[in-house]
Amino acid sequence: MENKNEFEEVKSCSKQYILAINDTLNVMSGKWKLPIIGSLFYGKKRFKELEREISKITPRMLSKELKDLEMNGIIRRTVLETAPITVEYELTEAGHSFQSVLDSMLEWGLKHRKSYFENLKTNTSEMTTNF
Amino acid sequence: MENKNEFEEVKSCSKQYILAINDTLNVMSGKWKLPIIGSLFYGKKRFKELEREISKITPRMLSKELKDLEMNGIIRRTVLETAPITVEYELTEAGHSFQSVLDSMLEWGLKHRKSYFENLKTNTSEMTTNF
DNA sequence: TTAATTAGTATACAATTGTATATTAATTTT
DNA sequence: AAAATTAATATACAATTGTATACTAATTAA
Repeated sequence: MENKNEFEEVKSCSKQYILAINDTLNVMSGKWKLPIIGSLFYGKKRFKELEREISKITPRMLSKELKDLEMNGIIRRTVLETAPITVEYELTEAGHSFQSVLDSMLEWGLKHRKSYFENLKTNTSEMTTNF
Repeated sequence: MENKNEFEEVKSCSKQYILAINDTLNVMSGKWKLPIIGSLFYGKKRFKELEREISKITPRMLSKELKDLEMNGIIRRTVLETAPITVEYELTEAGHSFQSVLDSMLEWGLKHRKSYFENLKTNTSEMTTNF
C-alpha cells in the first residue's frame, strides 16, 4: 500500500525516475555484466570457473566487472583459505531480485524481435541491427 | 496461454534468453537514449524541441541516437512539408511498450537505492558509486 | 538586409570500454 | 625439480562512445 503510493509518486517526478532507472541501467551495461550475472544465477562460482564458462572473456575484464558488481552490491566475494586460495562469487539478495528486471527485458525483447522478423518478411528490407 | 509457455521455454534456453535480453539492453544503453525515450513519452517532439529539453545534448548526438532508435523501431520520424521543414519524432507501439521495462527498472532501482542508503547509515562506509 | 529559426552535418579531439599478451606468487601434482 | 593450478595484475593498444565547435541551406521575421 505505502510502497505502491511511493512508486506512483516517484514516477510522476521525472528527476528521481531517471536516477533510479539509470542506476539499474548501470548495473548491467557493457558487454560482460549480464553474462556474469546470468552465470551466477545457477549458483556460486570461482574466478576460474567463470573465466571458463564465459566464452572469450579475459581475466582483466572479469576481474574489473566482478569489482564493479561487488561495489554495486550485486555480488558477494568470499575468500576461502584453501591452498591455493580460492575465491567464491555469488549473487546477493539484490542480485537475485534483479531477475524481475531481466524477465521484463526478456519479455519485451521476445515480442520486439518477433515483430521485427514479421516486418522483414513483408518488407524485404535489409537487416541493419542485431535483432 | 501459448505465449506463457513460450516465455517459460525460452527462459530455460540460455542462448535465446541472453539474445533477447541483450536486444533490450542495446535499445537503451548509452548516455542519451533513455532521456530521449523519456521525453517522447509525453508526446511528439521536433528535433529542436528535443535539443532544448534534453540538457547538454549536442545536435550530433541527438541526430545519431534518433537514427539508432528509428532503426530499432522505437521511434518514428515524420517530415512535415512546412517552411522551413519540420521533423516530428514520436514513439512507436514498441517504444510505448518499453514502459513496462522502465517500470521494472524503476522499481528495482528504488528498492536497491533504499537498501544501499540503509547500509550507509549503519556501516559509515564511503560512497563509491552513483547510488 | 540582417538576424533568427529549421534540421541537421563536418571535423577534430577526449574519454571510456574492451582486447591481447605476458607476468606474478603461492601451492600442488607429476 | 618441472609443470600446472589458483586469482588475479601490468602494459600496450584498438574500438567505441561522447564532446566541442563551427558550418550548411532554406525560409521567415524584424
